[in-house]
Amino acid sequence: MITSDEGQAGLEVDRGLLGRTSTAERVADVLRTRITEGFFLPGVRLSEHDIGNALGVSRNTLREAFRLLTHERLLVHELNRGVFVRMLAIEDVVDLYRVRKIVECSAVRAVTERPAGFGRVAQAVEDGAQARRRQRWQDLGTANIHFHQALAALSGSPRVDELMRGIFAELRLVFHVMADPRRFHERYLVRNQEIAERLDVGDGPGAEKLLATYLDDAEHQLVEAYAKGTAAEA
Amino acid sequence: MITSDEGQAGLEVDRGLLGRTSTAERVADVLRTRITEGFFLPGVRLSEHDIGNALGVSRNTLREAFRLLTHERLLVHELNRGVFVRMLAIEDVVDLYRVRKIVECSAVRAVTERPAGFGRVAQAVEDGAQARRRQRWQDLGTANIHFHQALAALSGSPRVDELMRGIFAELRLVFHVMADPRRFHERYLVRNQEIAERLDVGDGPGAEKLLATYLDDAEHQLVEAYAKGTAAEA
DNA sequence: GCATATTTGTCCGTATGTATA
DNA sequence: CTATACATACGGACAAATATG
Repeated sequence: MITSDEGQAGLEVDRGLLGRTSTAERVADVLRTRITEGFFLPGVRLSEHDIGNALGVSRNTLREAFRLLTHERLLVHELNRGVFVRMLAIEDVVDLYRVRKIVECSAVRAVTERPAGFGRVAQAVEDGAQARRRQRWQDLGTANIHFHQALAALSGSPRVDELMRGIFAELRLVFHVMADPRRFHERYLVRNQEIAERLDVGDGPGAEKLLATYLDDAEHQLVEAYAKGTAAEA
Repeated sequence: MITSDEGQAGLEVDRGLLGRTSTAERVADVLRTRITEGFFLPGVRLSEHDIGNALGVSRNTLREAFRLLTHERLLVHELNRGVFVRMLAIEDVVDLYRVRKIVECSAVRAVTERPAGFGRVAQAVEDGAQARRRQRWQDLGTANIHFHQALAALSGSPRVDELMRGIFAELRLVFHVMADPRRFHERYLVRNQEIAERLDVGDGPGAEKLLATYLDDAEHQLVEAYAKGTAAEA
């Protein structure tokens, strides 16, 4: 447990504290953020030996964590070859937007008065505007995702929340292999705001209409950019 | 590998053959069917030692399988206490139907002509009718689930398919602690048929209207029956 | 409330199979 | 084709937590 001398893991800090979750889940948490934040880029292999050493956990525990993330579609498990950070195909991008349209539109359409979860929606809009002012493009993308996560959360369903957490985690994998995330997210800021305004006055159907065209536009643009970005290796 | 003498596992059959999947996933498959078919009822603990012996796999491998099924919400993992077959609360039932309404209704509403996947829908209706004629009530429930899975599949999304596979697996847990599944499923047979007829002529919105009231009715009835069935242990 | 047995959590060593240089 | 590296899976070990009497 007190491994050799590497202390970069950041696992021991809350080890003795309140170990409410298992080691495997904490390891999975660490790896998940590493992946979604782009530290491990799509396509790279995650060696059991190396990462196990780096995080100071045994291979058994690490394999449990791998299994979790594989199930979340962040890793792919090739038998006897190891685990790799997922590389999404264009059909995956299309499917991600298919799910987004279903879930986000249905959540928004049902709105008839200013919804209970409107605070999160407005907050995400505000965060996005601030990120642009400060030219923090990474944060801009995050705020955009939070905005749409807040939209989905209007359905008030824990299972929908979890579903969309996974959907957006996958979507981040797409953004990480995309050329210019700034341009992509920036142009949708004002449209997010318009959607928020419709929700503010309880106009669900109006918001849905804006959202539907938003999602179509974003999908087409992303598919195009993605095809260009990944064409080199096809 | 050639364990003692128990051959009840059914794991070795395709062991030497084409072992394309890992042992943990095969173990998870076995346990999943055991659970969804009601062999392991909600609430029972699954001992690492016992099941590991019964299936002839090591604890490490079994724990990976447990981890998978926990992630699918079929098992719950209590730290240092083990894994248990999930017991759903009423709020879970409500949330399951919330997701069903979102997904199934959206899939059905989009229909404008007889959909490509109509064959599966019609087949499920036919299976249900046959099951009733033969008084096979277990099969009746299965056919009913297949019908609604086929509805969701009309959206043409792999991720939606996987989502609903999980949703219906959870729903089976509810059925297994319910008093009289026959009555429950039987009364919805004719309504399934009506929905199928609307789809057959490409009337998506009409089908959605029927489906929405169907889901509301089923939810209310199930919540009521479930509250009664689990009141004994509360 | 205490002592004991059982079970889980985690790690390690190792034999076997598989892929790749 | 051989060699090497790695993943797969097993079994054993011990600590820690929990359940039982």
